[in-house]
Amino acid sequence: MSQPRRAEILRAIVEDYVHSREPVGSKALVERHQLGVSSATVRNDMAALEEDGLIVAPHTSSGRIPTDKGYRTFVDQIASVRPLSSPQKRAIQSFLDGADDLDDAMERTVRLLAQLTHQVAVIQYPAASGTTLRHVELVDVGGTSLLVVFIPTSGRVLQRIVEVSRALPEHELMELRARVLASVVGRPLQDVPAATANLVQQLPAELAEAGTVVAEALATLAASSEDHRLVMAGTANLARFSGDFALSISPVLEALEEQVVMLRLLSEMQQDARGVAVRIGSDSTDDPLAETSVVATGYGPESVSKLGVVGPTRMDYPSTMAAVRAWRAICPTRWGSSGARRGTVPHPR
Amino acid sequence: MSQPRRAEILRAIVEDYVHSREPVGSKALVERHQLGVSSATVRNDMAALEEDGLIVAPHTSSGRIPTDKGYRTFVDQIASVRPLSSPQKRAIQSFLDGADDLDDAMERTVRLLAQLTHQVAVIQYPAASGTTLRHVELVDVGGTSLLVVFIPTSGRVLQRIVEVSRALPEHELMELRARVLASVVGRPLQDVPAATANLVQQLPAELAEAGTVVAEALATLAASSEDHRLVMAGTANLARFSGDFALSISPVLEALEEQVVMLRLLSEMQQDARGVAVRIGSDSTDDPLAETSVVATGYGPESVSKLGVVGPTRMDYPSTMAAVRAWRAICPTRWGSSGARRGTVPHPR
DNA sequence: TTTTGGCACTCAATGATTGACAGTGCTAAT
DNA sequence: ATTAGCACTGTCAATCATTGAGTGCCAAAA
Repeated sequence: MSQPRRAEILRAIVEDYVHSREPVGSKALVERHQLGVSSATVRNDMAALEEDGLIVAPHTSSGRIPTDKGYRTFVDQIASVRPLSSPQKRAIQSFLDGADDLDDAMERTVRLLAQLTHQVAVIQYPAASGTTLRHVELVDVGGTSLLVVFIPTSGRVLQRIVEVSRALPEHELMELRARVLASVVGRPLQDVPAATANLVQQLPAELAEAGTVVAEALATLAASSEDHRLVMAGTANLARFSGDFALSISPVLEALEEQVVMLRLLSEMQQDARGVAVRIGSDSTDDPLAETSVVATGYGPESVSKLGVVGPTRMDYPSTMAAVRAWRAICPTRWGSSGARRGTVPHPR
Repeated sequence: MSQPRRAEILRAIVEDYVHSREPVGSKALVERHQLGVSSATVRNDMAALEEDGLIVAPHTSSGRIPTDKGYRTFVDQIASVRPLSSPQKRAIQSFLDGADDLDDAMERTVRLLAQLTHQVAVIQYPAASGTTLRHVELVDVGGTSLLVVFIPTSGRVLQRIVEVSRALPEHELMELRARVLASVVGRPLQDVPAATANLVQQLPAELAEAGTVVAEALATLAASSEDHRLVMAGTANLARFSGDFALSISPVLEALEEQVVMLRLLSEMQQDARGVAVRIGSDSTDDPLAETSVVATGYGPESVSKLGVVGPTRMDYPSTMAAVRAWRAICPTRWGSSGARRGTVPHPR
């Protein structure tokens, strides 16, 4: 019983099942693919594959469907991921070029990926790791309120209003601003709390209180800019599947909205040599994503930020992987940590 | 044939149908409600209600279900909306107090509303109308790139990177900043383009180019801060309904993601004396939201910003309306145009 | 004029029965 | 190791009778 043929049969089963959504039997298999053997031989091999836990028969006398383990080995078999065609790439690029801020770019990315894969697409905001603080602005917004604007290189501007007990005159505010700028600008985000704590030590008495409040705000902002958020699109695509298969979409939608679950899952995924990570189903039955697969990849510096698609375990892995993989190159370099570089490529409009 | 009794019967039919999800017959009605008449009388009245187009029978011999028009008159009959209990209100308030920026507040609001109504909740970012420009900041981010930070009173900070042909020395940048601030701060957003255009006229030669670019950016930002975006939550609740009724959730999800559709719909809804607007179904069959109802209300200054819930036409209108209505009072006053007011209520932590 | 009881009728839902069919496992022959 | 053949098994769709909730209508009662 030759091993290569078994692999070939597994491949054929997965492909047919993904396409037809119906259990595939030995006869149909030999008709649709030119394996040079008879259906009886295929049956023997199928029995062996079932023995190995790669496929199962829903009931005694019906075709087989792949198990999660079956999909897994199928995916691992795929040697090379066929890249997207280059007109396709160009179309994507030009659509993405239309974006005019980070939010917009994220939105467009995720929508396009969803449309391309006919699946739910998710993308994480560019990670803060490796990000530095580009600028801080203190703005008097009347009375004893100060607006602290926090501008990291990642492009995700945050702001927060704080209260001081005494209104600061203009020159004191400028003084505080200058000192804050000097001590934190250019620092990696994780150093911000330490730097501001240090700053507070050296402040003159009249700035002490305001400085403390501002330092506190900056520390909080630095922490909260680390909390990566998800943007998603294409949830409607989930509904398209729920009809024929028993993929109950409600828990999936909940998990997606919850974000925390997805974020942890994305961060745990290890991408392989082909540049994509694939998670197929789940062993635990109570997992809301038990019947789904996730195809993801990293982007940005060190590939720490993630993007990917979520779909039923029965999905078209090769094309989904190709689509996701294509994004590694074209993704948000422009709005990420290299936002300032934008001018290096003159951009006529 | 008394009119009040007919109304009573319609009410009973709607309530039972919403509760049981099954067509309701004359016999069941007289059993569950104490209308002082026999089932035969109820049958006569039902025939009349059907004549008026308020209810229909799915097939010849089965109970009746309300039509959109039926729901409409049912909703119009509800005189007073029972307010939420005050512990409930307090719980909401305290949960919302935990938010620490506008995004977070929106997120929490919409999640809570979704949970409360068991429906999809949507909320629009505070509208810009009536909003003024609180501050503008110009930041040199290296080379010929300038970061323009745009801070309206609505709390939704925007930023954008622009290119100038020549790097500006520090003092020129400060000069430009001062001039920009003087000419636009405190202006209503819609005046910003005019104000900046005016400013550009009066700039000295060395600031002319940078000034033009910045003015352009400010105009764009002012425009894009008008584009209200939607936040939503509870999409999983949609799936709960799709099972029993033929509400295909896919087009609904699409419409929700599209945002544009929802935004127009929300802005067109007119709220009545009770403070809520209710849209029930739709006449056109190709409308993706044909089988859904929207209960919405305005919040913020002049109630121009909207929030609401989307659900199947067969929903529990009284309680949904109560929940939505409750939000008028407790909604984002804190992060909206009155963000600066935060300190007026001391806020120990 | 309105309400009620009664009766015939309708139609969806249920369940049992049946035949066709697609597919398997096994065995014996190649 | 492969193949042909055959008995066996469970699903699916169609058919049919039965049930029961519900209606419409009519004539009698209030």
